[in-house]
Amino acid sequence: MRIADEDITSAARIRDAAVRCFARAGFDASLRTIADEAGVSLGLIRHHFGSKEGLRAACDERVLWLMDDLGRTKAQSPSPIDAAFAAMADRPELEPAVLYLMRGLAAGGQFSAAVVDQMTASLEEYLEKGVADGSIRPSGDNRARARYLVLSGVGGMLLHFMQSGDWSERAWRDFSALSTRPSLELYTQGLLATSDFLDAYTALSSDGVEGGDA
Amino acid sequence: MRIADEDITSAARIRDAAVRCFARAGFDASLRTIADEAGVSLGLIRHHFGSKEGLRAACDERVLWLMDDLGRTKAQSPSPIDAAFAAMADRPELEPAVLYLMRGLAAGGQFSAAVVDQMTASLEEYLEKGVADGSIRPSGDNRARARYLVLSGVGGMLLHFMQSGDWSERAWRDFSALSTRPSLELYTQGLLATSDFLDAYTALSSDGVEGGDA
DNA sequence: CGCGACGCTATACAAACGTATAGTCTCTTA
DNA sequence: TAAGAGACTATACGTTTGTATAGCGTCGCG
Repeated sequence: MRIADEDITSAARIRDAAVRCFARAGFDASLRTIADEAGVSLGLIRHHFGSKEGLRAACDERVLWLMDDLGRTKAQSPSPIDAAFAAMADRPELEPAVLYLMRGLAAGGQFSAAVVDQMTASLEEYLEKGVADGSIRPSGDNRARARYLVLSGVGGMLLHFMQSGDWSERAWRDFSALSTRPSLELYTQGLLATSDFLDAYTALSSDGVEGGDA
Repeated sequence: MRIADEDITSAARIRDAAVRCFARAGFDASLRTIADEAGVSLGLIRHHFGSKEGLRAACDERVLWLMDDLGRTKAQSPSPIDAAFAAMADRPELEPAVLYLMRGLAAGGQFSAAVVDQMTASLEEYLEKGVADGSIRPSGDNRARARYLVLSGVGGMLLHFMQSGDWSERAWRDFSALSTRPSLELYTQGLLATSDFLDAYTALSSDGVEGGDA
């Protein structure tokens, strides 16, 4: 059959099948399931990837590459996750990768930290620009703010996924519908009518090294 | 030894040991580990609880009861999770229960949904009172706002736990230190300098059934 | 005393999993 | 053509898991 059956190498077929399985069932998906999905034997996975961990690493790399590519193609967004899901409308073949990304975030560890770090850096830059042109309010610590916003946004979405048990585009759509208005409200007008709490916290902090605002 | 060795029944010892083990290692903790922790045989767990699921249900009930009790004792807070962690300073014996709560939230499913629902209801009431006395800004949909805030807050904390891999009070303290200032900033002054996005979204929504604010 | 109920243990069972090994087939290369 | 490397499969190993069963000891009650 040479390289005529599927156009891509078996290792790539296995990797793509693994991404699909992990996206669908989480990282508890068995190697046998993946082997079936890829249409190969169990041993071939080991032959190419050494271990489940090795396969997982290959999947991580692949998904990060796809997301990176997607990030380069599409316009920047304050929320890369939302951008990724939105991109699925045009390119449905990306669905497993995006869902895998969510699984990876939920699983914690190095992969999750890397993704969050990257998203934080991206958002920090976005916010910085916004502050410069006056569309975003300044912050006492822009990096901490970016990290907090990423953690909250992604974490909230993950919690929604885990609760619904529905790891699909539908879950993302549901979450978007539920959270867009409240988040816009919060981002626009805040929550507290006075700055008493913030003032108290700022005063309580050791010294006034960070300037106040508004 | 009658009932002198530990003062509580074996079933309760098993349940408490299970809460500790689940809190420490997640719900993948094996029944044998729990049996060892409780100082009983594997069979006794089955004898009392029927199955792992049964044990899990007993733990759920126990933890919810403890949290309920804690909620009744301590003053109400906009963030029951923070209140629970804060209470651990006085009552360290609650630590496994609080950590179990986090594990349960992260695991999703019915337990997670129930906890989030209860927290949402609690926060909604809190916000409503705040709106009434003018300390909280009004919202077009107070219930949706409460749910969004709970999902984001809890989700963000969970993501931090999962990333650090540290399911302990320390992780909570770290997260608090990192998120208090940004959240206060966001709650006080918002993020966007203008209401353009919110206005556009409101206009885009089918009709003006929900009144504007501020 | 006799006997059943209950708390409790020890052991076994079957399934699922990741991993390891031996071997087959098919190209490539000298 | 012969040899070797690499893709690929079939099968087995050892561990861990939840679950099931058989039995032991003790207490309370008729």
